[in-house]
Amino acid sequence: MSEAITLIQQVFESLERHYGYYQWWPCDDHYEIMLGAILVQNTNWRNAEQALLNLGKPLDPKLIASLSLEELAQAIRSSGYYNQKAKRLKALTEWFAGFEYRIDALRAMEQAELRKQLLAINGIGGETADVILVYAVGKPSFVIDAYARRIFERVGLDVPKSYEAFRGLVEQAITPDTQRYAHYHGLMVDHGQQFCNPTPKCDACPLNRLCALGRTNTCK
DNA sequence: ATCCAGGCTGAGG
DNA sequence: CCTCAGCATGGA
Repeated sequence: MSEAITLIQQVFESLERHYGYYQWWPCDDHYEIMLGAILVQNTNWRNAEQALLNLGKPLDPKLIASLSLEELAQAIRSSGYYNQKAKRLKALTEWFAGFEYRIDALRAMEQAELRKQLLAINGIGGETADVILVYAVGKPSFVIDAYARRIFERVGLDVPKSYEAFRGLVEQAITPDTQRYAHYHGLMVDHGQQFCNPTPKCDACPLNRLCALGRTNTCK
């Protein structure tokens, strides 16, 4: 068992002990989660959520398909990058139409193949694909994000540069389990927002002990 | 006013 | 393979 694997496990165990379990993604509609994954790209959830609300509830993929690019862009204005995101929502929805908007059809696919197809959609990169896999489809693919990078760098892990390498390492440390992966990504974000912003707040950080325990405490 | 948030793409080294 | 400008709003 390598040092890195052990450290990763210790971090998640600490966070889990400190914060406990809770449902993190704030909705359970599969399609809405998919759109939310795109709308929240490099944007805070408040702004993304307002965009979702503007698209109406219940969210209907056929409605999105019927809107013009301009109409869609205006509706999601609050999420930022609205011109790009409008195209991305369209691309994702067109792809989903190929499955008759049935989430079951996605669940029936092999995970690696589904992930590959998601990555082929314009506007869906590693993190967005994994969010869709875990929260919308229910496949155990670990979501890596900016907070995961910061948190692990600050406890002294030699974080792999590429998204795929980092994800591979974490998945090696944490046995694949959809509920657990969903929970752990939420912990990364929520903990990160409190303590691991660009300017860290190390006082009262539940990972203090690990940082001190870890070789290089780079939390500055 | 400046900084940043639950990234991705395409162009260029 | 890698880096990086560009994309844009709203809240602190």
